[in-house]
This record gives sequence, structure tokens and C-alpha cells, in this order.
Amino acid sequence: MTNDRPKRGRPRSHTSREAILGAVRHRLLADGYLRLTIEAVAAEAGVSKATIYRWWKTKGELVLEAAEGDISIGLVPETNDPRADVEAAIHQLVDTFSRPLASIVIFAAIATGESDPVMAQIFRDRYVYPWRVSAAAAMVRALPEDRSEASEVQFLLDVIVGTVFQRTLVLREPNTVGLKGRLMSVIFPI
Amino acid sequence: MTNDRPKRGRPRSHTSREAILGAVRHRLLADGYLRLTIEAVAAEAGVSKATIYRWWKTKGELVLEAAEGDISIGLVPETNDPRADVEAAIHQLVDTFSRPLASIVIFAAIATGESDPVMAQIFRDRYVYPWRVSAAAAMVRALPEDRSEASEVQFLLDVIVGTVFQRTLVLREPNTVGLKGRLMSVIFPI
Amino acid sequence: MTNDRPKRGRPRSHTSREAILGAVRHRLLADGYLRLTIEAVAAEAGVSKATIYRWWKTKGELVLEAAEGDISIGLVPETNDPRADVEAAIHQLVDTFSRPLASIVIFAAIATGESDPVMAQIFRDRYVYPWRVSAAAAMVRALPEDRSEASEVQFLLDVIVGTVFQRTLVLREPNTVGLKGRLMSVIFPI
Amino acid sequence: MTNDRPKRGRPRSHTSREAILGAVRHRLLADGYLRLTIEAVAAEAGVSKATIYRWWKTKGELVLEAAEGDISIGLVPETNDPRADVEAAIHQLVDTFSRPLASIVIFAAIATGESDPVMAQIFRDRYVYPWRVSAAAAMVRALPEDRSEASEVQFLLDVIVGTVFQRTLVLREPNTVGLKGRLMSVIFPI
DNA sequence: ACTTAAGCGAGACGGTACGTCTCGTCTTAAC
DNA sequence: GTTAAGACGAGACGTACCGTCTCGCTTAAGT
Repeated sequence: MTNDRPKRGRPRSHTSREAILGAVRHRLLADGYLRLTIEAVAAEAGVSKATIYRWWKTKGELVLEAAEGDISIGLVPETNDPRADVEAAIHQLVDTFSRPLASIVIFAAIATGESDPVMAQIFRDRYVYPWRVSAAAAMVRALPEDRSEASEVQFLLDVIVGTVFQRTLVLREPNTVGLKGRLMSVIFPI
Repeated sequence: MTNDRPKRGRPRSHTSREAILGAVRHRLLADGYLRLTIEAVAAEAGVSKATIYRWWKTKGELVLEAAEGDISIGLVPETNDPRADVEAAIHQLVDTFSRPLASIVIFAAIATGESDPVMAQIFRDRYVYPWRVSAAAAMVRALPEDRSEASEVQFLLDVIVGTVFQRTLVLREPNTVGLKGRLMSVIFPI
Repeated sequence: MTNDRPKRGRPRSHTSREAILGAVRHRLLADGYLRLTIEAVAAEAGVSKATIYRWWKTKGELVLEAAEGDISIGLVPETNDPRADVEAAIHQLVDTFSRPLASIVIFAAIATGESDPVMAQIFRDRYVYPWRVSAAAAMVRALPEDRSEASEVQFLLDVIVGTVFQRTLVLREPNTVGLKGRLMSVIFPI
Repeated sequence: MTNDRPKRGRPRSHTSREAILGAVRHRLLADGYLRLTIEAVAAEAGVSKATIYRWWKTKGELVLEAAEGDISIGLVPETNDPRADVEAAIHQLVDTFSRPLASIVIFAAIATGESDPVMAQIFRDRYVYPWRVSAAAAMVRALPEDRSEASEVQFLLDVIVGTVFQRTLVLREPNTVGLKGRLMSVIFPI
């Protein structure tokens, strides 16, 4: 993230950078990830294709950077109420997956994992893993000792992520009312 | 599916049909869905591109037909033991999602929903909905009355499908040991 | 020149071939050889770039074929009057070099010899050598025995070609009146 | 050639000027004129592209200046032996056209006349015309009165230049033995 | 057997986008 | 005030597939 390039030469233009990322966002919302072309982004941003390729190696990197603010999910809080922390984790997930830009890009990062492993890798390293680690910690705190082994915690995270993914990105169900509560009851019965 | 073309003229060649579908399967396993090109299929099958386009309108239809046997999930059984039926439903899901060809094609059907809605639609109508209807019936039978309202049943199906999808297709975790049991405990606590 | 391709497949379109060659001629006359781009030819001909690249490997080949009729210089006649034959040879040269399209393409074939040796080679093999052979024969017939050794004949051909080239292509002197007569006096004094 | 820039500020670096011209010479000999790029010259000279563009408007000017010493042909001498002067003129031509760097640059100056008229113009004004004027004077002195009209003299100069050009630059014939003598016999028969 | 209608291979075609290249200009910080 | 470094817009390069379109041949069902 930090830019350790030498300070010589013409500095990178913030104008064109913003124009590019703005055009990417616009085209993503208009056409989706698969139909987004570098050529169209360059044209809309009033920028040369070479400028895009100079700074982003692949469409995936470009799109991840353009949607960074929307995708960013943060860490699960660590309060005195562990169940509330888990609930917050679910909320973060539902909230992020519900943003138009984020839903497109997250879906693309997963869907193109096969053909663009770099994008999938960056996505995992930058957003999925950190969240999962803090969510797992919250889960351990919230569960009784006899349910808090690693494999059970990972399973419950998969239940949460899988269910939210299924609802919001696969079925494209915008109504998430009750989803959080139902997930909580399924994780913490009684 | 039924072929209402006039019976005159040279009949459709079964040889080339099989060669095409075989080539599709081979290319899917070798390159994946996104990297599969009609051109490569035609070349490998020793067939003209026009022949492919004559019989399949889109890459999606072609791929779904090529993987039909592997994708087919069937209906959830209806025995005297409703919990066993639900368990069977989960098993069908895990089993199908674990087949190499099926995992590629199911993933593609979901992933390209944005840009190829026809493929997603066919996939849903032909495989997802029938299974979900019978799985929902099994679930209703297995649940106590106070949990068997439609929205709760649909939610539990999303938990099952989402979790299995997450494990097998997103995380590409081939080890599904314990998955079935854990899902059952989450759906039927105590 | 003869087309020994197999008769299978869709036949080559004469329409697009003519459109391409016509566009090449137009662009050559408008912009010259160096400024001619394949992209502009494709656009003007209403043709895809791939169609041009399918049939012509290089800009040089394309241009030589487009100007074929204008460049073609033919062979030097072989009559009973050898001096008249030499005069005819000079006339062919002046005449060909004076045609707008031919002058552009011949100049290009020579000028780009350094960077496009293929074009120069085709040009030499197809037009220069045959003409030179027949011109040398006429020269041998026209000269007294003591001047008709090979090196002298080649020198005289270089005088003819060089002078005409200098006048028409380097100095771009369209007025060629007297040129033929003066060359004849220089070659055949007395 | 003279540098009329203001005398204030950092003076033009002779070091980089020489580095640039040296790199141009090297690249000309290695790759030829058409394949020479400003980018490669800058890289080889350890100089910024902007520095080159600041001092030379076009590739043509740059190349002409880099090859100045080699191209320079001087004036035809004016002795008591006019035929010897003409012979000296031919010798200057053959000699200059035979130098590797000069042959590349002279050829380029003529060949790119179509697309870079400035280079052709500078070349003509600086080298061709002065030599032609003095060569024409020598020719007038050497010829009998009845052959020394302007158009005949210009024609004979075209014969000389054209023939030498043809031999050395078009046919790339390094063997110029006999060429001078033959040209003399053709210009001065008997 | 003869006709006729489709199936089929080969492959040409107009498009669109790719990712690369070089051009000549512009913008900094360093000297 | 010039320089090296190097970002930039422009635009052509040659390639890859797309989905469509001829062709001339092959294959059977209907005559």
C-alpha cells in the first residue's frame, strides 16, 4: 500500500487516478464486472489505456481498488458482550454485502477465482482473513467451552458467511429483515 | 428438449453431438468455464462452429447439457423418517457439489448469473427449484409445528445450501467429514 | 499468383478484397506509404483488420498488390531495331515512374528496403529483375561488340535507371521532355 | 547550427549533446534510420527524451547533425583542368556515398522526403545545392560550348548523381571500381 | 432410383477488446 | 534554468474469439 517509488520524475497524476477509479465504479454499476472493459473505462475517464495498465496489472486489482471503500468490512469489535460482538459481525457482513458496488465486486472476486486467482487472493488476504480471524475470536468468547473448538468455530463462520452470501448475492434478496436474528438463534440455541 | 423440427433432410448427427459434449467436458475440466471457448471446443471435437451454434444458443446451455448427468441432483426422498430425509437432502447437496464437473458448472451458473441470466434461469428451473420444493417438504415434516412456517423453512434451506456452497465451491474444501452432522445439529438442536 | 487453395469453406469475398485494395490506393495517394495505416484502410474499406491480416502478411505486400497494375512494367520488346528497343525500355521506365501510385510504391519499396526487406525482395523479383534481363538483352543487341561486355551493359542500365529515378522520384520533376533523347545520346554517342 | 538561446541560466551541456549525437550514430549503424527511436537514443545517451526534443525538433534534424561530418561533401575544386574538376566531383560523390553513416543518412533524407519534408529540405539546402552549383560550374568549363546549356548540364549532373545513387545506395554495390571512369566516358565521349 | 431438404466441415467475415508499443508533451525535484 | 526521470494522452499495432455467413458435400426420407 505504501508507495516507496523514488521521488524523481513526474509524479503520478491524482486527477487521472480518480477519473479512472470513478469510471470503473460507474461502469461496474452500469454493466457489471464481466462486461466491464478497460477500453470503456479509459474512454470514460478520458485517459489512455496505457495509463491504466501502468498502475494496475489486471482488471481484478483495478476493480478491487475502485471499490475499496465499499468492500472494506473492518474487524469485529471486542466488547464485554461477546454475543453482541457476534451479532455485530453478522451485521457487518449483511451490511457490506448489501452495498451495490461491494456486492458486485465481492461476487466477482469469488466468481472469477478460477480464472483470475490473483484477484481472489488479494480479496481473501485483504478482507476475508482479517475479518474471519476477529470473528472467530468473538465466536470463541461467545460459545460455551464445549463448543469452542477450532473446527466448530470455523463451521459456524461458514454457516454465517454462506447463508448471508446465499441470501444477498446468489438469491439477490434485498430484504434481510429477520436474517440476523435467525442466524443468532441457529448459532446460539435454547 | 423435445425436437419439433421437420423429419425431412439429413438427421442430426449423434456422433458430432457426442464429440461436442465430450470436448466441452474435457475443456471444462482442463481450463474451467470462463476460459472455455467455442472455438476450442469446435477444434477439439473436429466440428464446425456453426454446428455448435445451430444446436445451442449460448455457452451456458451447452455447458449445462454437457454436465447434465453430473449436475442432476434428484428429489429429496419421502420416507417415514423425516429427519433422515433432511439428512439425505444435505447429502445430495454435498455429493453433487463435490463432483469436479458439477462443481465447475454449478459455480459458473451462479457466477455468470449477472451476465448470462439465461443460464442461471435454466439452472434454477431445472435443478434448484425442484430440489428446494422437495427439500422444503421434508423440512416441514421434520420440524416441530412452531418452527415450520415458510420463512423459517426457506431460511434453513439457505443455511444448508449456503454453508455447503461456501465450503465446497468458495473455499474449495474437499474434506466434508463432519459437515453433514454439524448442519443437522444446527438445524435440529437439543 | 494462381490460387491453389482447396475449394472448401466459404470462398474469399471479392467485394472486400476490392474494397481493401481500393482503400489502400486511396490512402496511398492521400497520405503516402509511411503514413498509411492498416487501421485506416480497414475503416475506409468497411472491413475488419483481421481480414486484411488474413490475406496480406505485411503492409508492403498489401501495397504492392494494390498498385500492381500501375507498377507493372512488362518486358522490353525484341524487334529488328535494337536501338528502338532500348528507347522503348527507357520509355517504359519513364512512363511507369511517372504514374502517381507507381511512383509512391516504387519509392517505398526502395526506401523501406532497410526495414522491410521482404517488400524490397518481392519488388525486385517481380518487376526489376525481369525488366533488367530483357533490357540488358536489348542493350547487348544495340551496342557494338567492343562495348557489350556484361559490366558495361549493367553500368548503362544503372545510368538509365539511376537518371530516371533521380529525375522523377528524387527531384520529382514531372517534365520528362528531352530526357529520353538525352539518355539515348549519352548511351549511343556519335 | 549557431545557438542563439539566451545566455542566462545553466548553459547547455556539451557532455549530453555529445552523448546524444554519439548514441544517434551508434543506433543508426546498428538499426538504421527507420528503426531508430528517440527513446532508444535517450536511454543509450543517459539523457531524458525532453532534452533531445528541446534541442532538435525532428528525428531528421537530429540525424543530420549527428552525421554532419560524414555527409559533408564540400565544393568541387576549380583548377585549370576542368575535366579533372568534374572527375573530382564524381569522386566526392562516390566517396561520400560509400561511408556507412553517410549512406544511411543520405538515403533516409531522400527516402523520407515524402513524410518528413523538413529533413529533405535541410539536406538539399545544406549539401546538395552548394555541391550542384559548383559541380555545374565545373561542368560548364569542361564541356564544349555547344553542350553547355543549362538543361544539358543539369541532365548530366542527374546522370552522375543518379548513377552513383543507384549503384551505392539502391543496389548497395560496394565495388565502385571503374565507375568513375565509365561515368567520365559517358559524359565526355570520343 | 430421384429428388429434396437438412446437416455438416471448412473457413471467410465484421466486430470488439485485448495488452503492447512508441510517439511527442508535460510535470516534478535535483542540480 | 536546464536536466533526468518518468507519467501522460494519443493512437496504431497484431491477435484472439465472438457469432454469422457462405460454400460444396453428405445423408436420409419421401417420392
